[in-house]
Amino acid sequence: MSMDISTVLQSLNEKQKESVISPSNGRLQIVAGPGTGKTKVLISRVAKLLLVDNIEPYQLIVTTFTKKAANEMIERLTPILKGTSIDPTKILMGTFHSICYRIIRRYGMKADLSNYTIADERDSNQILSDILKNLNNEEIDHLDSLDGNEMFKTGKDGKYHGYDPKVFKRQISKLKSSGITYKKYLTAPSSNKCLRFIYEKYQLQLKKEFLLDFDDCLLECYDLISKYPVLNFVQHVLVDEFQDTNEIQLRLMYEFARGHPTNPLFQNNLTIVGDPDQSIYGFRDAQSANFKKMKKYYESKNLPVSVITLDENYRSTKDILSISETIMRQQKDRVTKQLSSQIENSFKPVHKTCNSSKQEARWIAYQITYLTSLPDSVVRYQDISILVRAAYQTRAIENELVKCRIPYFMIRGKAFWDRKEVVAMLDYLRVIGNPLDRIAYLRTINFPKRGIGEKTLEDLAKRLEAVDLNSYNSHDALKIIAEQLSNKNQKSLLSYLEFIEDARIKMIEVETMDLGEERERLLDEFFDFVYVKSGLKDQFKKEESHEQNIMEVKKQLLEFSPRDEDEFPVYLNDQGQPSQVPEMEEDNQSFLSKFIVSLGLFEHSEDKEDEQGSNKVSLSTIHGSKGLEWPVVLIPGVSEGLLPASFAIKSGGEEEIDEERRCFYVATTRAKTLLYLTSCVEEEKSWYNNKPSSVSRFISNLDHKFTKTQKCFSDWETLKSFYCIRGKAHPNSFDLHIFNKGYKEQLFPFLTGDLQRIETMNYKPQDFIVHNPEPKSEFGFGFSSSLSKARYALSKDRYAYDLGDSEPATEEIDFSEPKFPKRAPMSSNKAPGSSYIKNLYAGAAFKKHKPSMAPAYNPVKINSLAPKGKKAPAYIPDRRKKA
DNA sequence: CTATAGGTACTTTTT
DNA sequence: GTACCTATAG
Repeated sequence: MSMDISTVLQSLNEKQKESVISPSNGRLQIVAGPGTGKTKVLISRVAKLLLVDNIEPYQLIVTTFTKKAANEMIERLTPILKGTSIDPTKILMGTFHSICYRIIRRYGMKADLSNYTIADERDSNQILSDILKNLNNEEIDHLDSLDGNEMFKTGKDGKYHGYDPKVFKRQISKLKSSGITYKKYLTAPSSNKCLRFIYEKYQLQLKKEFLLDFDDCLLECYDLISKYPVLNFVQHVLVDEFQDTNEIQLRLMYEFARGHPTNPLFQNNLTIVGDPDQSIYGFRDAQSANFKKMKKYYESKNLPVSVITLDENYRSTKDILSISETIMRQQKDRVTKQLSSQIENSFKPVHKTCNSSKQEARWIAYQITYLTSLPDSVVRYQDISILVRAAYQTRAIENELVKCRIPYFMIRGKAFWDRKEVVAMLDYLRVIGNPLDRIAYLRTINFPKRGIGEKTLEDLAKRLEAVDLNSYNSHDALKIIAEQLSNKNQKSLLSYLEFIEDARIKMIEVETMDLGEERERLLDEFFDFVYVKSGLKDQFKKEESHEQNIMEVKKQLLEFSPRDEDEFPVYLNDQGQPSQVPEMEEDNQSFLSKFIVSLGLFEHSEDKEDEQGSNKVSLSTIHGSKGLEWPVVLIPGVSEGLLPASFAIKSGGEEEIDEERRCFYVATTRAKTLLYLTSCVEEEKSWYNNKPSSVSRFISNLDHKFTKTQKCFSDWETLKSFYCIRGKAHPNSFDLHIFNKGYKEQLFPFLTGDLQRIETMNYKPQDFIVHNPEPKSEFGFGFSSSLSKARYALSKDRYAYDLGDSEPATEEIDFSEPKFPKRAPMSSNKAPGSSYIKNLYAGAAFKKHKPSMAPAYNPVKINSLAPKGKKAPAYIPDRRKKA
């Protein structure tokens, strides 16, 4: 029995309803502020197009900002479409990048793009670096003589002859985002000659390697579909997060929506959804001006565009909304929009000023522990999120969460795919899956070390470079080249190549099998074969976390099932029938290559344990939190230099500051009920400079809108209203006063591992370790979840716990630097203690396989118990992006 | 020619 | 507190 469309409409307010039922033949802009039911409207609209307008799913294109959003949409459409024969997975849905790549795979031969794969960030950075490195003297002189080369100079000579590959990358990306190909740029009169020179070189090199970078996916696809009507079956296009589209995406959207030439009813039918106030991807060349541009574009063709603004907020309380709106109203020329909260009860947001990021972290951990200790799990870990402006801020936070044994996970912590062991394994899979992949060959030939040195590798690279990949693949070429090497090198290289061939044979075996257990077993076997025979296992087995990460890659590979591109819709001929001669590419890409590409487009499955329901605190950059919401949101670093970021202040531009403001707005509007902000005001000491800082300009005049402590826990009545808003009956025999007192005096110091403090209070650690899982506590109820977790952790190995940086709890809790003896100072980076953070990253953030425990436990143990003189782990990569 | 130890410089957000 | 570069030992 399918859900009737009227059932869907029933749950919508007037504006939402109007958006959903707006005719399919037309152009609609929905301006949806935070919490106004944007996703719901989008999904209902898709349902309406399918059910009422009888548009076939494959005739719809829906672009989302992330893969996750696409998945969510299918998930929510499925029950609505149940009982009908409509299959929502047939919708052309995904990010612009993935949709474009699919089109290129299917119709690539039309633009001579067969066999192309994606160059990930590392590939394109390497190509650009190599170009600069390999410039000959003549070329260097040429570049140095050009006007406008200053912006690309680093100021120092060096490998890249004084030029910065990153700046070139950024500028090239900028050109591509506005739809300017290198050919166009070559002839553009105002172009920067220096950029022009490198842009061309870069593009030719990509072509030589059969690679498309991220921007090329869009650019080439645009080129393809504007020349050939391969999408003329499309009847309606929906674009989510429209404020984050750039110029090329806007033009792609026009092309997507062009429709069939002989049926005007199916032309230029569009629904876009977005919110200019939440435009935070300007650095990626997103332009919220696209709202106006789109209007102008169609109205100039006499095609009206209607606009509906949703302004009833169902997410946040009045106070949170009021703060957010106040922040946004500071922005000049903001298109005013008045959001109104639909929620009655409200608590003032908290603002705390701290002296260091460590204190901020400590304060945050305290708040979390307090909230999750309230009776009846009125706040669970999964209800809480910590949002930061810059990814590196999570370090201090993670450190503290780990100490307090608060389970957490990183949203879109893509760092996993950047780790050395993971990347190495993927490079092997690339080589095996694609004999053309010169870059991956060169990266794996001497990793792990096979005695082929830098000079030899360089030589190999040069010789390979000279090979035309159209006639020889890299593998055969290397075989020939090997003959000319010295005896030792030749032996190494040939045995490496032999290994690749063996692996390839195993892979072919897997690919020819039908799906099933046997295939999975073979694939598993194949993976282990590659891991062992490549020598990677010897390299990584020493470190447990490395091995675990490799196993995670294996898990992802085993779970991976490629999209069946044979089902990609066939375009229509002039009679409106499916084209009889489908000039489509055969799907000849290997299983492994498909897997690698899917990772490049961020289409890998999210870890189930990290999904909702796993009861962990979310830790995310503000950018990563877009579209999500939590009952409790904590935002550290609301200081000058962080929010707004220092680079935005330095730039002096108003638009830069405005983007920071919108960023802050996005962050605060993620909160449903409780919002906590902290600022750092003293010198932020770092290992390379001191940043003086003050409260962010965005809130410096808003003291009256904040409180210093969370007032809803100060008296029984407000606490009751908190329980009410959380949809929980308030607990009966619960003494808030004793709880607060007891919490301050005992629970928190205990949880933070302050054993000394507990002992001075006449408790011994053992007193807390009880065999009865839910003992009666003197506070009238069990501190169930957090206390028993801590207990469990402690009972396992209590002396492994790091006593170093904990602090005394007093009546007035002091979050300043610890007064207890600190860990011995670390004189060299070989001291066992210095790997603390390393272990934290290797262990805590990604140790998904030790679920029941707060993540830090292992790492801490490793440190304290590691035998003296044992080396710190050889390499645990930074979670930061590579240059 | 290769591997390693010891120096120096650097942290914005991401498909 | 990591990535990248350079000097020196193998």
